[in-house]
Amino acid sequence: MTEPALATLTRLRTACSQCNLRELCLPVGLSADELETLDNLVSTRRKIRRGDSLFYGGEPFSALYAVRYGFFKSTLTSGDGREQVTGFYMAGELLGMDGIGGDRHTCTLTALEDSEVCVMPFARVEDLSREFEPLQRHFHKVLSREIVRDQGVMLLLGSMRAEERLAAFLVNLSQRLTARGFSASEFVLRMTRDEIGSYLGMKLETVSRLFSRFQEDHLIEVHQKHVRILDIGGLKRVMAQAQGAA
Amino acid sequence: MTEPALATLTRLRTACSQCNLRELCLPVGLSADELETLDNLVSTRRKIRRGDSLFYGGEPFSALYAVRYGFFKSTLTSGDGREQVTGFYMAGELLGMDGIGGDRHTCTLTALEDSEVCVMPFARVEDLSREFEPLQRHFHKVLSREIVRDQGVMLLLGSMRAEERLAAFLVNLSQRLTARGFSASEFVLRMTRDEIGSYLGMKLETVSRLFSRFQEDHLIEVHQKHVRILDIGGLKRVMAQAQGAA
DNA sequence: CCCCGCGCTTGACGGGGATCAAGCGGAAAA
DNA sequence: TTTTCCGCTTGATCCCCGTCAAGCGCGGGG
Repeated sequence: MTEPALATLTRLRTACSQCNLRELCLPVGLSADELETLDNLVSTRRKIRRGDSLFYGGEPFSALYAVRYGFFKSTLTSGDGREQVTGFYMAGELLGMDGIGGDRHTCTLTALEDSEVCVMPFARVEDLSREFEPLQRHFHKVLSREIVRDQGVMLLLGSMRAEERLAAFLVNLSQRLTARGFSASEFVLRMTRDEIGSYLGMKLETVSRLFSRFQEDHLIEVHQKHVRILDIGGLKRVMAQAQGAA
Repeated sequence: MTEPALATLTRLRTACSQCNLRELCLPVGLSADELETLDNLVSTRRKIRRGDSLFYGGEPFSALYAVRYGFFKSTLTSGDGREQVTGFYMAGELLGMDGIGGDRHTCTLTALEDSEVCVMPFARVEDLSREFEPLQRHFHKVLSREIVRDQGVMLLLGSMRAEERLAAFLVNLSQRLTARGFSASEFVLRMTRDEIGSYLGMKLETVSRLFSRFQEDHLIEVHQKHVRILDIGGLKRVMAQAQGAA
């Protein structure tokens, strides 16, 4: 079966099977053959400039998004205007799953640097999931992992002290960057102290003070947004210092 | 097509279409016809005595569970032995979704009173989801709502003060009990102060003190595990008293 | 029936982190 | 290049809630 040349180009340009993120993104674990089935999962790509939002809380839900490059934060706004950062997302991670349950997005996704996402219309995700068992299985895993991730943050917020939380945050960031081929020990924070603080349930001054203390303790070197991890083992020790362990 | 009488009995006994929770549970929103398709979703039922666990963190994952009656808590244990209550579950709510992503459960589910669950082998859930679009759609919604719920708890833990958190907890409990036909204003807590405190990121003494203060303020009457809500509007006001609202 | 123990309440005190405040410095714009 | 502003750092102080401690009361078992 043939298709117009332009359509072929478009399909190939957005094809999962050609994407260098296929080891991280939705198709992870699928064979090359299976991968081709996904090649019409992505309808288009969309660029979002730093500071702009991919979607806002309250907007109708229609698609999931995979980060191709860039960096996002998700924020939740409570009835009384409080804002909480609920997550940070980088290449290969999936956005928008909060919207499935109520047909509207509950959180706002904002780019912290110029970014690009693959747009996957949700109806298409569900259609393909029904036809193609490996995709269904994998999609369920991705949803479940988001639940587990959120529960991990609950553990962090509910039972750890500020310095433990920040250490855990740095270790997690380092691990995710490593998985993407970046340096595990040196990186540039894309978010402000205020955003880190919101995510970790503390004030920006506390974040700043703790960065300084970690530096004094030779765990990290920090200069504004540049962070170098000097002693990852030390950070892990800080993060596990359950003093009031139940 | 006929089936042995015993099989018919078993099927009917565990049939979603006959269950008085069908308005709350997985089948919500399905028509009577559609419901019958689900009647072989549930393989068996399982009773769990107060204090016993349905599954433990680390155990292999094989099935999802729907609470038929009773009350559960889910707990997460971190590497260093800290324990955090990540949720409370009552009739009609789904358990075990944390296990899908890694083929093992990450949290432990413990009955806080004698309880019964419907066992839904996950392979069967996925098979039926592929054949039956309304189930697929609904199952995705349930997963997504769990994500949204968890993010709500993150907001609570990350940006609210202790009294706001406890008020939010009481309002939420009241609403869920109302949806199940129980009194909105009078109920018996199934969990201890310690468990409430763990869930809300505070110590049991703080929970106790706040209960006492709410009582002084004529918001509730509390006597051990018996709680009567006197002023739900007042509780909602406490919960929204964003003083440090960003 | 009484006793025992667990879970709850309440008080006193201290500390971790919030709040208020001032000044710095780097990045982006002119 | 200079200017400007936002984000970061650091200090001083305060207070919410954790910690430690003591005692109560209900429910279960002997």
